[in-house]
Amino acid sequence: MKYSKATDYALHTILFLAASRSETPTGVQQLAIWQNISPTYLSKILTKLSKADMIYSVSGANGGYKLRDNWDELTFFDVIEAIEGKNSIFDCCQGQRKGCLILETMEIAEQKMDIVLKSQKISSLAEKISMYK
Amino acid sequence: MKYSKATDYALHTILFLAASRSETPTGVQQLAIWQNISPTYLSKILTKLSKADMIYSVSGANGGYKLRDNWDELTFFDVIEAIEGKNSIFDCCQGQRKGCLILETMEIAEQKMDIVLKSQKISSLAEKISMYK
DNA sequence: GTTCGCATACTCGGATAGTGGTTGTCCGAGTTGTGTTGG
DNA sequence: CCAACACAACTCGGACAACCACTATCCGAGTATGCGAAC
Repeated sequence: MKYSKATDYALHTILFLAASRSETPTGVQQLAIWQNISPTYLSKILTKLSKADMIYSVSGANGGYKLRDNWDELTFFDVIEAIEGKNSIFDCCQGQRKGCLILETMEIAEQKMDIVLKSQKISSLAEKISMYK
Repeated sequence: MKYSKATDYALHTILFLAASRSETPTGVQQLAIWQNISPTYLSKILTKLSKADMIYSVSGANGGYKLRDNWDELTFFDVIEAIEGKNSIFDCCQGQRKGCLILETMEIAEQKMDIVLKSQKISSLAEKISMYK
């Protein structure tokens, strides 16, 4: 069980945008080169993020992506959910018996993880990075 | 991101063995029918579990699988690790920069989940099930 | 009654295949800024 | 000087393909049990 690379790219991109604090939009090209991946593929990921209202795109020359307003409220959980979807981490195949004890435990474990992800804001990491600049 | 079905099958099988408290080994056939899956596939999963020393096999007629001794120490984490492997939940692709802040957060989140999984023993669930019998 | 052999009921492990999600590429269309050209 | 135009630099979205892990099946080989026949 692993988070996809797309999630990794998404988190790094969001963090990059947050740390750069650029007024002008940042192009996919630049973001892709920085992460050493294909611009076309990254654009697919950014489309997901913009549909989730975490960033928005500016088309045309000098276009690119910018963080939404109130981006300082964004958490890890938001980004991960936007990419991975809202699926639960575990399915119990024995559908007939509801109240599966195994499922219960897995859900508790997942919740503990989610608490961390929901409490970690992108903005607080961006601040840490800015300190080194 | 999801745990595989194999993990689901493994957990249910282990719990079944723990709750049944049978002296004689339980055949793959029976375990597979109970979970409504293919015996051949389940046997692959059980092979992994036996390589991880959680169960052992008794071959020949009336053969099957039995829990190891000290099975009451088995935790969710043990079973999951045996099936999913010891891989971390998240990889940071930007290998060059060690001390990635994103990776740090993800590892903390994963640890919180692992704490739950490591503290949940199969035997305590098996007791709950036995109470209803 | 003891022993041998065989059928049966299992596990084990390799080979193979379908399936679906992830990852990645290609291309055409739409949009915006910029520079150029002609009046 | 200004307007119209062309071009370049972007994003957007669909179509498509490669790849890989998960899921699943099949089969041959090995092993233990139990039963029956032969001595």
